[in-house]
Order: sequence, then structure tokens, then C-alpha cells
Amino acid sequence: MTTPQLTLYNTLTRSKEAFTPLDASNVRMYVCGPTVYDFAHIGNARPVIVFDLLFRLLRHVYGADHVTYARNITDVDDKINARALRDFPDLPLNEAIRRVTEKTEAQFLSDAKALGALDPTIQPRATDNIAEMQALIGSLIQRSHAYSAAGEVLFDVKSMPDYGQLSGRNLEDNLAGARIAVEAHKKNPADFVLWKQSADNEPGWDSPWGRGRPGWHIECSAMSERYLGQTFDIHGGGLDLIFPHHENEIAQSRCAHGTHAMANVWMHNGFLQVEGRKMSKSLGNFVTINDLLETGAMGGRAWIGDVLRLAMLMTHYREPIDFSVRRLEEAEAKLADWQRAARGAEVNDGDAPDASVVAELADDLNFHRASVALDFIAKKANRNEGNAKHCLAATLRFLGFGLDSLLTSDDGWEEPPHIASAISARLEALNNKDFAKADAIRNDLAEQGISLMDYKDEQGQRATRWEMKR
RNA sequence: GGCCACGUGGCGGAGUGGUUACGCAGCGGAUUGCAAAUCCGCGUACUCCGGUUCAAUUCCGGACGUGGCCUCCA
Repeated sequence: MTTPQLTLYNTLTRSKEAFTPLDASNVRMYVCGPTVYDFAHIGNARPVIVFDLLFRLLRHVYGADHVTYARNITDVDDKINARALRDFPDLPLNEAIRRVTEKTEAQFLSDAKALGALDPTIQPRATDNIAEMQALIGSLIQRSHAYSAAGEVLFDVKSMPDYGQLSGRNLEDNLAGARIAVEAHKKNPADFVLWKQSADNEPGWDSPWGRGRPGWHIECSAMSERYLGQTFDIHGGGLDLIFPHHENEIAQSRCAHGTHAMANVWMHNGFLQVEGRKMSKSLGNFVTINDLLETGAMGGRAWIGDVLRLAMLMTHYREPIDFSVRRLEEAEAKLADWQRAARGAEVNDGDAPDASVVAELADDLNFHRASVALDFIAKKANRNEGNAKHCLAATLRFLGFGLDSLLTSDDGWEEPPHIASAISARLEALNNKDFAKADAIRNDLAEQGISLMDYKDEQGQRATRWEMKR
């Protein structure tokens, strides 16, 4: 099989580029993960899903053992401290923080799994990489890219001539905004914190610059270096992270290592709105992933992870999305169509996905065009052409979708035996032309949420299959 | 105020300097005891105003609208 050429949009150059890994035997991708202080909302789900799709594609193209995907867990942050103090005021701070971060991290991992995302190769925690961050800060100071002032260590943006490349901003633009509070101890208003001192009631680690904690940007520089190297292939995250977070990561990593690039390709997913409005707690349209999976927060009912995944991927990853009930319904109907068409196929994990679907994804993750190709395969499967059914099933699995999640029920659900006996009783009634009895059985099952579909099997005999009604 | 995206038929959504995807919903037909599912067929849309061009939804300029960043927010 020929290896498809990947093309990816690079924020750094504002254009689509052919992708060539630094080392095809170890393709390396870093994505900014969650700060674990609260439930992840539906907007947080987008990068999880988008970069999972890219991870799957990279594994397909370069081999599953030749891709390293790191997604961090930020477990040191002032919002976490605030949450810990609020929720566990009676516990020692460190214990309270641990409660908050462990619980939130477990919730995030369970959400990601429900969304069909593979585990990243590595999920490093910030608190396990404090020494690496300190080493990086030390080398920035040594190279005169950072300085101490008022108990903080700050990055000196003026020391980096091409600071601002990713976001297309220059220091003058930032000044023009004039909304950055000019702090007297900074050489330049755009200088940002690498290390800050902690008060006794704040979490802290000993360091050459006193007991303190890292700034927000330094952790990603430290962890990506540790796990992926000083320069790697792809760095991803949400659009909002371009500035300042990713800009500052680049500044830290390149200046600390004296490299020309931190990552070759920078990818950013678009934002989403909910029912046409910006998602916010005050508008009452703030929905978490967990709300969608387990409550009636949208549309008065719960939605399975597969449906959320498709609803998210229906739109190209760089475009804005209006997340709505109608969108969820459409995704659900589409996925049910595919699952019906793939029904009964036996697939194994390694079975190859359809080449045309892969080719569409290879063009900057054009999932929508891939889904058009899937529709085409589904149509062939419904007409029983060739191996279309198997191909469809293998491709759905490759894309991270369940094969019968909408037709039966949640994983682990077992078909009650009475369904099979009711169906055979109905078939017997039908063969006796006792339609009243047959319809009574059908109605009875319908009330239990089971809908029936009659068809002719390969011998031309009447047969019936069932699925869950949603 | 500065910078940056986006604006396609009822809805979703790709793409293209001229032949005008595709899906959902809707309509018609086939099939079915009736349904459901499935199959076949049917829709000439590209915010507005200028400009470039033989030709613009597609390129350029402007307007309007929506959103993002400039505030450790995906």
C-alpha cells in the first residue's frame, strides 16, 4: 500500500504544508491538556477528539509503534488552589489539592474514553516535572533570556528578536492594547513569569529562586522536551492558546536550547458556540462533557460519546462550530445509518480502513469529505456489494466509533432473552397471517424501547432484526 | 482601540475563476399485510456594495454581521 502524503495547516506559516516528520520511526506530537480543577466542558472535548483523529491517522501512516503523542495534565495552577480551599477548607492544602486534581483528572480520562479517544502515549503531570522546569529556567537565566525581579523569575522578551512569530504580533501591538497592567518590576510589559514565589498557604517547591511554583507556560516547554525532545513534529491546542501560551512556549524552548524551532507544525482547533451563543455560565448554556453523557442538559436527554464525537467532527477542525441539539440529532441519525449498514461484520483491530477515507483525512483532516466517502461505502454495503460491509466496519473502528453503540445500548449491555422469543413468536404469527397478534408483540416491544425491522434473509425467508429506539 | 478568523439552499457542510458536491429534513416511486429499515428519483444556494475579468460564490477593496486574541480561557 502506498503511504498517503499528509498535508497539515500550520499556524506558523498560515498555510497548508506537506508533512514530513523529523524521524519517520518516531513521529512526535504534543497537545496541551486540561487544567484539572473542574469538569471539562464541551469546548474542551474538541481538541481531545480532533487530535485523537490525527493520532490515529499518524499511527496508520507511520505505524502504531512509531508515533508518540504526549498530552499533559496541568495539576499546579492558582485556580486549583482556589478550588481546593473552597471545597476542602478543613484539609491541609496539599491534601485538598490532591483531592481536587485526582478527582478531576479521573473524570477527564473517563470523558476522553467515552468520546472514543485513544490514550495518548504519555500523559505527564506538571507536578512530576518540576525539576525539569527548574533546569529550563536555569538555562534561560544562564543564556540571559531571563532575570529575577521582585521574587519572580521573568522571561525577557526583548532578548528574543523574533518573538511573536506564531501569533503575528509584535511587542508594539501588545503595547497598543494598553490593557496589560504595567508592573514596575518588569523590564518590558510583555515579559512573563517563569517562576513565582509562594506564600506559606500556597503550594511550592524549593528552588534557587526561593520556595515557589512555576508559571503557566514553562510546564509545556519542560514536558515536551523531556518526552519528545528539543524539537519535535506537531504541537496542538485550541485557537485561544496561540497567544500568549504557545508564543511563550516557543520563546522558552527555543531560547533555552538555542534551536530554530520548538515544533515544526503548529495546529489549532476552532472554538465552538452552544445554540448560537457563546458558552458561558451566566447565559446558562455552559455544558460539560459529563452533562451531555449523563444528563438531559441538551435536548432533555443524554447522548452517547460516539454521537458527541461525530457531532464534533462533522465540521472541519479549524472552523467554528455551533453545538446544538439539532446537530446532535443529525450526528446520531448518521451514525445509526453507518452502524446499520456495517451490522454483522466481523472486524479485528488491525483491519485496514478504506483508502479513500484515509486520503481525505490526509488532507488536513478533512473529516467531512471522509464522511461522504463513508456514506458511499455504506450505500454499497446496503446493496451487499463486495466487501463493503467489512470495509465500512473497519473504517468506523479506525475512526474511533463503536459498531453497534446506537443499535443496542451501552457497552456491557446484554440482550434480554425475551426479545428473541418475542421475535420468533411474532414471526410464527406472521406466517399464520395473524397480524393482530404480530402487531401486539411489536407494540409491546416498542414500549420497551425496541423497534423491529423485517427483511428477507439470503434464502428469501422473512426475518426480523431489532434495535434500540432513541 | 490593535490584530485575526468566519459568513454557502429549511438545516449540516465541502469545494471551485466557467461544467454548480454530498448528507439530513421534505416530496414522489419501489419494497412491505401495515410499519420500520433499505433502494431509486427530485433541490441551480453561495451576506451586501463596488472593482478586476469574456466569465466571481470562488480574486481584490469596502460595508454589515458573528466569533476569537490582546486579561494564565480549549
